[in-house]
Amino acid sequence: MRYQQKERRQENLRDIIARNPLLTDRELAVYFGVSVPTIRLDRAELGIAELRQRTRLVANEAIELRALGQQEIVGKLLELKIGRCGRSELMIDKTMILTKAQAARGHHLFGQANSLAVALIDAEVALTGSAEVKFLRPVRLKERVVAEGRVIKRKKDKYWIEVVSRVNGEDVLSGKWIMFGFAAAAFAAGEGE
Amino acid sequence: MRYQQKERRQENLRDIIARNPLLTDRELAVYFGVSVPTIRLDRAELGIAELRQRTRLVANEAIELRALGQQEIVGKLLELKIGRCGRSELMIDKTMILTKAQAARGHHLFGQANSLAVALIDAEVALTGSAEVKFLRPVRLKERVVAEGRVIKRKKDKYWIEVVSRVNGEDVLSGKWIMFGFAAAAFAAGEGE
DNA sequence: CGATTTTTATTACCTGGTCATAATTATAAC
DNA sequence: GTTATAATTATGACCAGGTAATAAAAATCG
Repeated sequence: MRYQQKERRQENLRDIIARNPLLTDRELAVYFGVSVPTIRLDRAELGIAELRQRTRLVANEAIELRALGQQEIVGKLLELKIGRCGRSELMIDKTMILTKAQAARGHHLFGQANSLAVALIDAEVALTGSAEVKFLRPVRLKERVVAEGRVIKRKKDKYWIEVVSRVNGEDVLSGKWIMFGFAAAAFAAGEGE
Repeated sequence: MRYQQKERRQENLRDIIARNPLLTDRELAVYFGVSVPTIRLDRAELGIAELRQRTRLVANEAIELRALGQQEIVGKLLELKIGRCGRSELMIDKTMILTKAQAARGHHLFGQANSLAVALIDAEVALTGSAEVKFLRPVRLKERVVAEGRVIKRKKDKYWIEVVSRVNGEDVLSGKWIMFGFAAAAFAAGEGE
């Protein structure tokens, strides 16, 4: 009655474990209406590791991701004179590139420059008012982008900032920002949640 | 000789497990120069779960992060006529906001608009040449940003594109892109790695 | 029908624990 | 010194979720 389903079951098994790696053999056995040894056999034939190894692999991934998340996506500050000028660097890693183009996605370069602009503002809360950005050439994997920003003008809460990003001295991005700086208290009035 | 160090050891234990949750009791025992039962006692007194539970917790985190990563950071396409116009939406979640300002980081909005511009290009590889962007008002948690883009002009590989992003019909970002579209083969010439 | 494949059962063993109990230490108190 | 106390270690019985190997049973096909 339920025979010759080996192939189909094994395909499903592969999918299900891929989507949910934290299922025990017993749970899988119940799911497929088959005995635990059958599931073990299937896993063996498919080269799928046991639950605890799978869990560990996923956990390791999490630890890497966590480390990645903590390393600011928008670059590391090299020097900063608040209200004056500053520099930051960004290493282009594989998570930032469009695979086809082998070039960094524009918003990473924008993010670096924008974050530098934020850091330059002498205020608790900085918002991007407007930005005018030119992408001068694509940036590739493993290149080191150094952004250099300067405050050109300031009137009260309004700041004019220029940023140029370079790879090996060659300009890759240039832009002008107009930003607003507030005290956090003044801003917090309009919060949600 | 090695006595009365219980407190210090337990503090260290807490730290070490927090930083590296995937250590077995045996490894910890070796590290502290103490027996495995002592480590178990310490864990019990500190309310720290066993290795496999810790691993599972970290793995669950990873699965959530993975799910987050797959939901494109740069928005979901609503409609697209390649070479003509298109619309995409982006839900602002807690990972996109600057905690102090309660406003979305600029590069997410930029990323959405930029990605839409890329999608509009009728080419295998699209690069941002230059962009001129205005951020008209900050965007907050849980707001739904709809970006609308149009190709205004095209000369060979060069495209002029306009994008306007709105929340509830209100403009929050507007910008003009100049982009270049290539066939992937033509581009792949200058690859690294 | 018999041969073959698939599935199930069974057993011994492994890791990394739990829990409880007992024995051993180290340290300070008298 | 001896003793009370706290900290540490040892021990044994048990558990989940496996590995690995072997045998038995069931389903399918020629």
